[in-house]
Amino acid sequence: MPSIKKVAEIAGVSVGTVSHVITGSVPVSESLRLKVQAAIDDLNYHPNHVARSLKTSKTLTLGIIVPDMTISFFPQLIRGAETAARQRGYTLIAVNSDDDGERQKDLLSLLRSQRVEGILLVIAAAPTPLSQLTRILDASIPMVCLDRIPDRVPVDSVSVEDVDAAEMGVAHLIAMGARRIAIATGPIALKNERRRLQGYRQALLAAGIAVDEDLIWYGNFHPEDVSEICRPRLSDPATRPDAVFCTNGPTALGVLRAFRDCGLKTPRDIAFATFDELNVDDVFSPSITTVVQPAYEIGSRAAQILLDRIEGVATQTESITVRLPAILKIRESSRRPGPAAT
Amino acid sequence: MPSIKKVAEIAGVSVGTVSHVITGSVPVSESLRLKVQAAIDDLNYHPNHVARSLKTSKTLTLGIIVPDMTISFFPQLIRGAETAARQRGYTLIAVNSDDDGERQKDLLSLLRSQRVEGILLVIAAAPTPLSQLTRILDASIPMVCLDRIPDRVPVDSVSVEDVDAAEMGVAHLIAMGARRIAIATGPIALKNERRRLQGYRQALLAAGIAVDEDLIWYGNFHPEDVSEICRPRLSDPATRPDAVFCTNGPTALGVLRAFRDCGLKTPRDIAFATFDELNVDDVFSPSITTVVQPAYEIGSRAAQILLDRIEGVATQTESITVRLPAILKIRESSRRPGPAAT
DNA sequence: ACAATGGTTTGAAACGTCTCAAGCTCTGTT
DNA sequence: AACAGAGCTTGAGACGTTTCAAACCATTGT
Repeated sequence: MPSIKKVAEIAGVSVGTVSHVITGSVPVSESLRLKVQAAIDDLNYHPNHVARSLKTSKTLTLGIIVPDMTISFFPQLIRGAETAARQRGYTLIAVNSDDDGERQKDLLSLLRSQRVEGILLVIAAAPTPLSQLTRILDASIPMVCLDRIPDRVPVDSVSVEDVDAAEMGVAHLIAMGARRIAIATGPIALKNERRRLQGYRQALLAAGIAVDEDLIWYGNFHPEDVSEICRPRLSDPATRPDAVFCTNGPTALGVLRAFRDCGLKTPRDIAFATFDELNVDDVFSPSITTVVQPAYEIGSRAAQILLDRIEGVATQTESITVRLPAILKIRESSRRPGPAAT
Repeated sequence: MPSIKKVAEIAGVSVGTVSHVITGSVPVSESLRLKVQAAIDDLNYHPNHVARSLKTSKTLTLGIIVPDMTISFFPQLIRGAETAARQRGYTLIAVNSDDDGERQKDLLSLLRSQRVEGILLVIAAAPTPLSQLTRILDASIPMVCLDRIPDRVPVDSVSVEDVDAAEMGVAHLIAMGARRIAIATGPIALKNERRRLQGYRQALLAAGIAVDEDLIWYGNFHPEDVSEICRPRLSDPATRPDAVFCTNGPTALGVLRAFRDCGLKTPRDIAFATFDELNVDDVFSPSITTVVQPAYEIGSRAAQILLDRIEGVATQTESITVRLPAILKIRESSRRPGPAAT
């Protein structure tokens, strides 16, 4: 692998001059520039980013930790962040925490060792010790939380307008005629989940429907667990809700499997809507009414805020909070049961 | 950001000793080790991977270029590669080429500058000059191609058993009663696409059905284009095929939209099967029969081969070719139209 | 013709780490 | 009692860049 020294030698100039040609930071005469460029092409030389980073202490690299990039929503998130980063000359390293706090700790450590200049974090669901976050902040490594917002840690964040989004979804179910609407949540320790639950309450309130605490099903991100929780509450036609709303994809998957296990067809027997697109079509045939988060934009905005912090553009000391609106994609699963399906 | 020097100072030892503690490459007395460890914890010190890389000329980093990680199949691919890499101490940088040859060139250059130790590449569909690949190989940077295999370049590769997989899918459609089966392909310049087409021919041949060249629809990865191509061939009930098989996801999306535009319902009016899971449920209600590639395993195997090359475990000079079997997930879109749907 | 000017070019130091060779400190042996 | 050897510890150089200060060179003004 040729070095700048080799290039200098071939071009018959000093190392410094080659560097000036490459970075363009210092003017170089046309004649030398050409000779240097020729040598570069000749050798197929690519500047060593590692050495440059060491010298300048700028890696031009960002890190993003997501629970699992095979789950719909996260790829777009990453893509949005990557595009925003690249536009400003940065590279993004994406890693998966599997929603495991311990693993997240290791990844945070890895990214610090890699000297990323900033971190985008979707907090792992398995209780993350606050210290993990404060350690980063204390080391004054810029960080922005996406999607999931930590309690009690003042950090920049970008997420969906949870309350409104959930309210919109539930209001739609109400509009479609549902009255006994259950909600299945993810880990309630997450602020987002609580806020989405709040949206549910607001929608019921607005419609003058009393909240039945038995219809609030506290779940998690493991579909199997969720199915387990749901089955007994779906089996009895007398007490069964007439609609279920889910606050996230994995939970929704569990609920849909419970539907299947209990022989329920949607929307015929029960209406359904959820946050997030599900990329499983083996479980379920009708298309699913979905509260779609602007994943790409969340990623992109978060990266921009992060870069503003890194480059000192954003100087305010208070944390920045951005909440973006979701949109409701109405599909078959919430259709009014009345007029029979084709 | 504390350096090893700072740690040495606090611990009252030499820089070398700290390095020995960290790397464990040279024995250090218990007493000093404890002092050093205490200093490390104290300072919240994280070894500078950049400096280490420069010195050892090992970045412990791999790069992977995929067309678009928001398209189902690629996230699993990346995940498989990432997991395999991490198990052996490597970090993975994933970037998107958008199937653009020019962009791919830039990304290759970026990864070289980053001094990744090896590259996993899903070749961009837009004709990639062979020189892009040979340049990497000439620089003796280990590289493994995934999913899409280049013509005429001897390079390690891991992909699905295209011919068999396509044959399996088409044979299934035949078994379900289809006789006039069209195939919609991606860019035929890609070897995989040609091989899948070959599988289609084989399946017809085996069933004693003559190949009708008008039923071979040469498409690309842009759903809009594909819809355009399909619509005229779907509009006339007399000449319309009774089934369509697609060789990839984006093409399938285009075909399904054409179905919708022409008012065709599947499987009622036309049967359908495709390579790759589609993560779109707004287009289509019935679940889709799919030839599922072992994406995770492809990524994982490719990473392992790459690492074997990097670490000198794999010494053979001929290129390694791995082909993994696909599995057929039979769902509703290929159901025999006969017995009416529920 | 000379000094000043301004633009190019150069050489060397430094970034943080690893690692080699050399130095140090014991312990055990003769 | 002295020495060999084993086992730790240290110091310095090098990895490939960038960048600062200094040197160089030609031009311009006087």
